[in-house]
Amino acid sequence: MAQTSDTTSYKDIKLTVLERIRSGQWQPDSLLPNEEALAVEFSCTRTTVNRALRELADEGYLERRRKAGTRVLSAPQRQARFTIPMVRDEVEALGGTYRYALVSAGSEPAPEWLNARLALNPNQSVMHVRCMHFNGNTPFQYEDRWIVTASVPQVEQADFSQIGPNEWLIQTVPFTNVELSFMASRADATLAGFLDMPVGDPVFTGERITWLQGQPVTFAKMFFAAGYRMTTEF
Amino acid sequence: MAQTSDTTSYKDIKLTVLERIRSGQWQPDSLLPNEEALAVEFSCTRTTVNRALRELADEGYLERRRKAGTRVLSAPQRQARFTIPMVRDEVEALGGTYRYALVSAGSEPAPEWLNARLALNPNQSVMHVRCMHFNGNTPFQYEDRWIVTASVPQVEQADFSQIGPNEWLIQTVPFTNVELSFMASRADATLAGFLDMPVGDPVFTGERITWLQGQPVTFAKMFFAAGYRMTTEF
DNA sequence: AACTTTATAAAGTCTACACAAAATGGAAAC
DNA sequence: GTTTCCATTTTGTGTAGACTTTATAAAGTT
Repeated sequence: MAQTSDTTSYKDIKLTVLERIRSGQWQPDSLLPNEEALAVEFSCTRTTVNRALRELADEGYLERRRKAGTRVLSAPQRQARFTIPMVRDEVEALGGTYRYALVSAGSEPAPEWLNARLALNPNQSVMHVRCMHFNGNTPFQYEDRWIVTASVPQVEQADFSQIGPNEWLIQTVPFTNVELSFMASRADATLAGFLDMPVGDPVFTGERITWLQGQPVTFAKMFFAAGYRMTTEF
Repeated sequence: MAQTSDTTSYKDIKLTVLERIRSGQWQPDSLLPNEEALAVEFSCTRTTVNRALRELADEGYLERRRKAGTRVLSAPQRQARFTIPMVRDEVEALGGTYRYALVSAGSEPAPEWLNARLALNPNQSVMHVRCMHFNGNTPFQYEDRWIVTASVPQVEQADFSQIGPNEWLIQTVPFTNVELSFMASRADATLAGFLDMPVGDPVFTGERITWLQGQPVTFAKMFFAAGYRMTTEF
């Protein structure tokens, strides 16, 4: 009798635990009964309780420490998960037609600020790619990207006239580490031109740094057209 | 012999699988061997393989379907997890001293746009709270919030002069569902005053809607001072 | 050819048990 | 009184095995 329909599953336990926190039965910072006790209460094995509590901890509701036990987090560290889609998917999810256009691409010595930003050795060469992403004929995102040649030598042969640098990189360099930031910036003349908006208008902006095993791979700035919102539910 | 030091752990398996994807040994969209086969290969039980693959799927590298098997996602749906901290924690993490100041609080009939936004019935009363969050004496965030009285009747008695509405709500209403958006907006005169910045400057802005079991609880706009970045690593 | 049913393969989950690792609190040593 | 060390508790992770659920492919039916 491994698992009958009236078994308490780890999902049931998760719900019950959440309900007890919610109702105040288990106050913030208070200690939960240990796994063994809960296993008895729910008449299941400790394994099942373990999975439920482990997932709740992972979701930011509980804190668990060996010997110390499991406690309710006072300020639930709720984590918003933003799926970082590729621009193509994002546009298509809006029901639009994705279109890509290369603005410029070429090798150049890495500028000072990029050296600093990526901790590059001086005099390294980088591939500088600028491109546009459209939703139909409406500008969606302007992308300004630098790719470190030393980390991705193949970039010298890449043809960015048909495929965007992000899609190319995902195919070419299976990245390991990403640092992603979002901010609000101001449209200068160039940006205003590309995104078809007045100079000085606020622009939702993302910056992305990608590292491959400690080596900097690429730095990208992404400027979104007016009205863009990044949304998530949790 | 449950677990000796030379056992293959689920973490080892995760690393190995990632390595094989990375190296191209397992191409995108290709099918992995099934759990049983992998268990034999790694000389461990299916349980252990299952955990490894389950977590990798959860992290967005794999897709698993019963009977269909496990396959490598072509475009890894890497998910950025932004921890949504409370302002106090965020300021303190910066090494600053958090200070809170109430601007205004009072009941009023819900404005039209809020009715629409939260799907409220007409003529409902809401508590409108405006407040500032400081890092020392530097403005950090201006918050404009509406709390639905019908959903949280206690709000009529709440004293927002000492505690921020967000902290109050977290203590009072254990929320279930949040919709969070970020965008860039423009500082109008009011905002420019509160955040000590020039009128017209870009402002990183967040909007947060909270629902409790289908009932709208609160709508909040959060305006961040100049230079704010929301950052995550993954 | 198109639809329906059915066997089956694969992941999903549970039981029962065992050993491992970490952290804590108190005993022992200083 | 303070520090060091160790036993104990609690979570972490593994083994072995079984039953469950679901999607698919193949067989059968219209």
